[in-house]
Amino acid sequence: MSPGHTGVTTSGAQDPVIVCETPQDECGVRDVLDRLGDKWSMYVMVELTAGTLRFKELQRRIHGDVSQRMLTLTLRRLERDGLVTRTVYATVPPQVEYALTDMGRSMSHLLKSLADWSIAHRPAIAEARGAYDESHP
Amino acid sequence: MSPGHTGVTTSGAQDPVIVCETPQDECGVRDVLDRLGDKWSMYVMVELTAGTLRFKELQRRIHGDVSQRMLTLTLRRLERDGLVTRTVYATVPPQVEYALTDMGRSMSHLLKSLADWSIAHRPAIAEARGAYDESHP
DNA sequence: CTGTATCCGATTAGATACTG
DNA sequence: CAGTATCTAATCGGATACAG
Repeated sequence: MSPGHTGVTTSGAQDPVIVCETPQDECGVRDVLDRLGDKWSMYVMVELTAGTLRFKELQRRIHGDVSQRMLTLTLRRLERDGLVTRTVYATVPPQVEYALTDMGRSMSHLLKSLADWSIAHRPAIAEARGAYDESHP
Repeated sequence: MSPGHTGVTTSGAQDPVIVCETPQDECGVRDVLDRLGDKWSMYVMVELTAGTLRFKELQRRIHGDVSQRMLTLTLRRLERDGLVTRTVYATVPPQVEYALTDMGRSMSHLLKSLADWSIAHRPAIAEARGAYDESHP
Protein backbone atom coordinates (compact mmCIF):
# COMPACT_ATOMS: atom_id res chain seq x y z
CA MET A 1 0.00 0.00 0.00
CA SER A 2 1.27 3.44 -0.87
CA PRO A 3 2.85 5.35 2.00
CA GLY A 4 1.14 8.69 1.59
CA HIS A 5 -2.38 7.49 1.56
CA THR A 6 -4.83 9.48 3.54
CA GLY A 7 -8.56 9.76 3.81
CA VAL A 8 -9.16 6.11 3.18
CA THR A 9 -12.64 5.31 2.03
CA THR A 10 -14.23 1.91 1.86
CA SER A 11 -12.24 1.46 -1.32
CA GLY A 12 -9.32 -0.90 -1.15
CA ALA A 13 -7.58 0.82 -4.05
CA GLN A 14 -5.53 3.98 -3.82
CA ASP A 15 -3.80 4.19 -7.18
CA PRO A 16 -4.95 3.41 -10.68
CA VAL A 17 -3.93 -0.03 -11.85
CA ILE A 18 -2.99 1.23 -15.27
CA VAL A 19 -0.62 4.08 -14.66
CA CYS A 20 0.64 6.37 -17.41
CA GLU A 21 3.14 9.18 -17.37
CA THR A 22 0.46 11.70 -18.14
CA PRO A 23 -3.27 11.29 -17.64
CA GLN A 24 -3.85 12.07 -21.30
CA ASP A 25 -1.48 9.36 -22.41
CA GLU A 26 -2.88 5.95 -23.07
CA CYS A 27 0.39 4.12 -22.30
CA GLY A 28 -0.20 2.18 -25.45
CA VAL A 29 -3.00 0.22 -23.86
CA ARG A 30 -5.78 1.84 -25.81
CA ASP A 31 -3.51 2.03 -28.79
CA VAL A 32 -2.96 -1.71 -28.83
CA LEU A 33 -6.19 -3.02 -27.48
CA ASP A 34 -8.38 -1.06 -29.82
CA ARG A 35 -7.38 -3.79 -32.24
CA LEU A 36 -9.33 -6.17 -30.04
CA GLY A 37 -12.24 -3.81 -30.16
CA ASP A 38 -13.03 -4.65 -33.73
CA LYS A 39 -15.11 -7.66 -34.54
CA TRP A 40 -12.58 -10.01 -36.11
CA SER A 41 -8.95 -9.40 -35.05
CA MET A 42 -9.15 -11.67 -32.07
CA TYR A 43 -10.47 -14.57 -34.13
CA VAL A 44 -7.83 -14.09 -36.79
CA MET A 45 -5.04 -14.08 -34.22
CA VAL A 46 -6.32 -17.18 -32.48
CA GLU A 47 -6.83 -19.15 -35.66
CA LEU A 48 -3.35 -18.27 -36.83
CA THR A 49 -1.88 -19.84 -33.69
CA ALA A 50 -2.39 -23.17 -35.46
CA GLY A 51 -0.06 -22.15 -38.28
CA THR A 52 0.14 -20.41 -41.62
CA LEU A 53 -3.15 -19.93 -43.42
CA ARG A 54 -4.26 -18.66 -46.78
CA PHE A 55 -6.86 -15.96 -47.07
CA LYS A 56 -9.72 -18.22 -48.04
CA GLU A 57 -8.81 -20.86 -45.47
CA LEU A 58 -8.74 -18.24 -42.75
CA GLN A 59 -12.11 -16.97 -43.84
CA ARG A 60 -13.59 -20.45 -43.63
CA ARG A 61 -12.33 -21.02 -40.12
CA ILE A 62 -13.69 -17.86 -38.64
CA HIS A 63 -17.11 -18.04 -37.10
CA GLY A 64 -19.81 -15.61 -37.98
CA ASP A 65 -19.06 -15.29 -41.67
CA VAL A 66 -16.49 -12.56 -41.89
CA SER A 67 -16.88 -10.68 -45.14
CA GLN A 68 -14.04 -10.45 -47.60
CA ARG A 69 -13.78 -6.76 -46.99
CA MET A 70 -13.54 -7.04 -43.22
CA LEU A 71 -11.03 -9.88 -43.32
CA THR A 72 -8.83 -7.84 -45.62
CA LEU A 73 -9.05 -4.76 -43.43
CA THR A 74 -8.39 -6.80 -40.31
CA LEU A 75 -5.35 -8.51 -41.78
CA ARG A 76 -3.91 -5.22 -43.04
CA ARG A 77 -4.15 -3.68 -39.60
CA LEU A 78 -2.57 -6.68 -37.93
CA GLU A 79 0.19 -6.67 -40.51
CA ARG A 80 0.77 -2.98 -39.95
CA ASP A 81 1.07 -3.56 -36.22
CA GLY A 82 3.74 -6.19 -36.80
CA LEU A 83 1.57 -9.02 -35.50
CA VAL A 84 1.02 -10.83 -38.77
CA THR A 85 3.12 -11.42 -41.87
CA ARG A 86 1.74 -11.47 -45.38
CA THR A 87 3.51 -13.49 -48.05
CA VAL A 88 2.45 -13.25 -51.67
CA TYR A 89 3.31 -15.96 -54.19
CA ALA A 90 3.28 -14.87 -57.81
CA THR A 91 1.16 -17.79 -58.98
CA VAL A 92 -2.03 -18.05 -60.97
CA PRO A 93 -4.37 -17.92 -59.25
CA PRO A 94 -2.64 -15.78 -56.63
CA GLN A 95 -1.74 -17.32 -53.30
CA VAL A 96 -1.25 -15.29 -50.14
CA GLU A 97 -0.21 -16.74 -46.83
CA TYR A 98 -0.68 -15.21 -43.43
CA ALA A 99 1.21 -16.15 -40.29
CA LEU A 100 1.88 -14.73 -36.86
CA THR A 101 5.12 -12.95 -36.15
CA ASP A 102 6.96 -13.76 -32.92
CA MET A 103 5.31 -10.76 -31.34
CA GLY A 104 1.96 -11.86 -32.71
CA ARG A 105 2.43 -15.30 -31.21
CA SER A 106 3.24 -13.89 -27.82
CA MET A 107 0.01 -11.91 -27.93
CA SER A 108 -2.13 -14.68 -29.33
CA HIS A 109 -1.37 -16.87 -26.33
CA LEU A 110 -3.12 -14.33 -24.16
CA LEU A 111 -6.02 -14.12 -26.56
CA LYS A 112 -6.34 -17.88 -26.60
CA SER A 113 -6.60 -17.82 -22.82
CA LEU A 114 -9.41 -15.32 -23.09
CA ALA A 115 -11.21 -17.41 -25.68
CA ASP A 116 -10.90 -20.47 -23.45
CA TRP A 117 -12.13 -18.49 -20.50
CA SER A 118 -15.14 -17.37 -22.50
CA ILE A 119 -16.09 -20.86 -23.50
CA ALA A 120 -15.66 -22.14 -19.96
CA HIS A 121 -17.73 -19.37 -18.41
CA ARG A 122 -20.45 -19.13 -20.97
CA PRO A 123 -22.99 -21.04 -18.89
CA ALA A 124 -22.32 -18.91 -15.81
CA ILE A 125 -22.67 -15.73 -17.81
CA ALA A 126 -25.87 -16.88 -19.44
CA GLU A 127 -27.25 -17.66 -16.02
CA ALA A 128 -26.19 -14.28 -14.66
CA ARG A 129 -27.92 -12.53 -17.54
CA GLY A 130 -31.08 -14.47 -16.96
CA ALA A 131 -31.08 -13.61 -13.28
CA TYR A 132 -30.37 -9.97 -13.97
CA ASP A 133 -33.12 -9.67 -16.54
CA GLU A 134 -35.63 -11.25 -14.19
CA SER A 135 -34.79 -8.96 -11.32
CA HIS A 136 -34.75 -5.83 -13.49
CA PRO A 137 -38.17 -5.41 -15.10
CA MET B 1 -2.75 -33.97 -35.25
CA SER B 2 -6.12 -35.26 -36.34
CA PRO B 3 -6.13 -38.83 -37.69
CA GLY B 4 -8.17 -38.31 -40.80
CA HIS B 5 -6.27 -35.45 -42.30
CA THR B 6 -5.75 -35.58 -46.01
CA GLY B 7 -4.72 -33.21 -48.73
CA VAL B 8 -2.26 -31.27 -46.64
CA THR B 9 -1.44 -27.83 -47.97
CA THR B 10 1.39 -25.57 -46.99
CA SER B 11 -0.73 -24.71 -43.99
CA GLY B 12 0.34 -26.20 -40.71
CA ALA B 13 -3.19 -26.09 -39.39
CA GLN B 14 -5.92 -28.61 -40.17
CA ASP B 15 -8.68 -27.74 -37.74
CA PRO B 16 -10.02 -24.46 -36.45
CA VAL B 17 -8.57 -23.49 -33.10
CA ILE B 18 -11.90 -22.32 -31.82
CA VAL B 19 -14.22 -25.23 -32.39
CA CYS B 20 -17.96 -25.03 -31.84
CA GLU B 21 -20.62 -27.69 -32.01
CA THR B 22 -22.21 -26.02 -35.00
CA PRO B 23 -20.56 -23.54 -37.34
CA GLN B 24 -23.31 -21.05 -36.62
CA ASP B 25 -22.73 -21.24 -32.90
CA GLU B 26 -20.30 -18.84 -31.36
CA CYS B 27 -19.37 -21.10 -28.43
CA GLY B 28 -19.85 -18.12 -26.24
CA VAL B 29 -16.66 -16.57 -27.44
CA ARG B 30 -18.29 -13.81 -29.40
CA ASP B 31 -20.97 -13.60 -26.78
CA VAL B 32 -18.48 -12.91 -24.03
CA LEU B 33 -15.80 -11.06 -25.84
CA ASP B 34 -18.09 -8.57 -27.47
CA ARG B 35 -17.99 -7.01 -24.03
CA LEU B 36 -14.34 -6.29 -24.67
CA GLY B 37 -15.24 -4.79 -27.98
CA ASP B 38 -16.66 -1.70 -26.40
CA LYS B 39 -14.39 1.14 -25.47
CA TRP B 40 -14.40 0.98 -21.69
CA SER B 41 -15.19 -2.45 -20.22
CA MET B 42 -11.61 -3.58 -20.21
CA TYR B 43 -10.45 -0.52 -18.30
CA VAL B 44 -13.22 -0.85 -15.77
CA MET B 45 -12.39 -4.48 -15.12
CA VAL B 46 -8.69 -3.82 -14.74
CA GLU B 47 -9.16 -0.87 -12.40
CA LEU B 48 -11.51 -2.89 -10.24
CA THR B 49 -8.80 -5.50 -9.70
CA ALA B 50 -7.38 -3.10 -7.12
CA GLY B 51 -10.54 -3.26 -5.07
CA THR B 52 -13.97 -1.75 -4.57
CA LEU B 53 -14.54 1.63 -6.16
CA ARG B 54 -17.28 4.20 -6.19
CA PHE B 55 -18.68 5.51 -9.43
CA LYS B 56 -16.85 8.81 -9.37
CA GLU B 57 -13.59 7.26 -8.26
CA LEU B 58 -13.76 4.75 -11.08
CA GLN B 59 -14.41 7.53 -13.55
CA ARG B 60 -11.36 9.43 -12.36
CA ARG B 61 -9.06 6.44 -12.74
CA ILE B 62 -10.02 5.59 -16.27
CA HIS B 63 -7.96 7.13 -19.00
CA GLY B 64 -9.50 8.95 -21.89
CA ASP B 65 -12.28 10.66 -20.02
CA VAL B 66 -15.12 8.22 -19.98
CA SER B 67 -18.42 10.06 -19.98
CA GLN B 68 -20.93 9.51 -17.21
CA ARG B 69 -23.30 7.92 -19.65
CA MET B 70 -20.77 5.44 -21.01
CA LEU B 71 -19.49 4.45 -17.60
CA THR B 72 -23.03 3.77 -16.48
CA LEU B 73 -23.80 1.67 -19.55
CA THR B 74 -20.55 -0.22 -19.20
CA LEU B 75 -21.12 -1.01 -15.54
CA ARG B 76 -24.67 -2.16 -16.17
CA ARG B 77 -23.55 -4.59 -18.82
CA LEU B 78 -20.76 -5.96 -16.63
CA GLU B 79 -23.19 -6.32 -13.76
CA ARG B 80 -25.65 -8.12 -15.99
CA ASP B 81 -22.94 -10.55 -17.06
CA GLY B 82 -22.16 -11.37 -13.44
CA LEU B 83 -18.69 -9.84 -13.60
CA VAL B 84 -19.31 -6.85 -11.35
CA THR B 85 -21.44 -6.24 -8.28
CA ARG B 86 -23.25 -2.99 -7.58
CA THR B 87 -23.98 -2.02 -4.00
CA VAL B 88 -26.15 0.98 -3.24
CA TYR B 89 -26.05 2.69 0.16
CA ALA B 90 -29.11 4.72 1.04
CA THR B 91 -27.16 7.79 2.10
CA VAL B 92 -27.32 11.42 1.13
CA PRO B 93 -25.65 11.99 -1.19
CA PRO B 94 -26.03 8.49 -2.62
CA GLN B 95 -23.08 6.16 -2.56
CA VAL B 96 -22.68 3.26 -4.95
CA GLU B 97 -19.83 0.79 -4.83
CA TYR B 98 -18.63 -1.45 -7.60
CA ALA B 99 -16.51 -4.55 -7.19
CA LEU B 100 -15.54 -7.61 -9.17
CA THR B 101 -17.27 -10.90 -8.55
CA ASP B 102 -15.15 -14.04 -8.28
CA MET B 103 -15.84 -14.68 -11.93
CA GLY B 104 -14.97 -11.11 -12.76
CA ARG B 105 -11.69 -11.44 -10.93
CA SER B 106 -10.77 -14.58 -12.81
CA MET B 107 -11.37 -12.73 -16.06
CA SER B 108 -9.67 -9.52 -15.05
CA HIS B 109 -6.40 -11.35 -14.47
CA LEU B 110 -6.34 -12.22 -18.14
CA LEU B 111 -7.19 -8.65 -19.08
CA LYS B 112 -4.44 -7.34 -16.86
CA SER B 113 -1.99 -9.59 -18.69
CA LEU B 114 -3.16 -8.11 -21.96
CA ALA B 115 -2.79 -4.58 -20.64
CA ASP B 116 0.72 -5.36 -19.45
CA TRP B 117 1.54 -6.92 -22.79
CA SER B 118 0.30 -3.79 -24.54
CA ILE B 119 2.45 -1.50 -22.48
CA ALA B 120 5.50 -3.71 -22.94
CA HIS B 121 5.10 -3.98 -26.70
CA ARG B 122 4.04 -0.46 -27.47
CA PRO B 123 7.46 0.58 -28.76
CA ALA B 124 7.70 -2.46 -31.04
CA ILE B 125 4.23 -1.82 -32.42
CA ALA B 126 4.93 1.84 -33.00
CA GLU B 127 8.05 0.87 -34.89
CA ALA B 128 6.18 -1.70 -36.96
CA ARG B 129 3.59 0.87 -37.91
CA GLY B 130 6.24 3.33 -38.93
CA ALA B 131 7.96 0.76 -41.09
CA TYR B 132 4.70 -0.34 -42.67
CA ASP B 133 3.63 3.19 -43.47
CA GLU B 134 6.96 3.94 -45.08
CA SER B 135 6.90 0.87 -47.29
CA HIS B 136 3.28 1.36 -48.31
CA PRO B 137 2.93 4.70 -50.05
C1' DC C 1 -7.97 -16.64 -55.37
C1' DT C 2 -7.26 -12.27 -53.38
C1' DG C 3 -8.27 -8.42 -53.38
C1' DT C 4 -10.42 -2.90 -54.11
C1' DA C 5 -14.24 0.59 -54.41
C1' DT C 6 -18.65 2.32 -53.25
C1' DC C 7 -22.81 2.72 -50.93
C1' DC C 8 -25.71 2.31 -46.99
C1' DG C 9 -27.69 0.71 -42.60
C1' DA C 10 -26.60 -0.25 -37.80
C1' DT C 11 -24.12 0.53 -33.81
C1' DT C 12 -21.41 3.47 -30.70
C1' DA C 13 -20.26 6.97 -28.10
C1' DG C 14 -19.94 12.00 -26.91
C1' DA C 15 -22.37 16.39 -25.42
C1' DT C 16 -25.81 18.35 -22.95
C1' DA C 17 -29.55 18.98 -19.90
C1' DC C 18 -32.17 17.34 -16.16
C1' DT C 19 -33.39 14.37 -11.59
C1' DG C 20 -33.65 11.89 -6.88
C1' DC D 1 -23.13 11.71 -5.96
C1' DA D 2 -25.05 8.83 -9.23
C1' DG D 3 -27.55 8.50 -12.39
C1' DT D 4 -31.44 9.07 -16.86
C1' DA D 5 -33.03 11.07 -21.34
C1' DT D 6 -32.34 12.98 -25.74
C1' DC D 7 -29.95 14.27 -29.71
C1' DT D 8 -26.25 13.97 -32.91
C1' DA D 9 -21.61 12.87 -35.05
C1' DA D 10 -18.59 9.38 -36.05
C1' DT D 11 -17.36 4.77 -36.80
C1' DC D 12 -18.06 0.09 -38.13
C1' DG D 13 -19.39 -3.43 -40.85
C1' DG D 14 -22.31 -5.80 -44.47
C1' DA D 15 -23.71 -6.13 -49.43
C1' DT D 16 -22.55 -5.63 -53.91
C1' DA D 17 -19.93 -4.96 -58.00
C1' DC D 18 -15.68 -5.14 -60.22
C1' DA D 19 -10.39 -6.20 -61.13
C1' DG D 20 -5.55 -8.28 -61.38
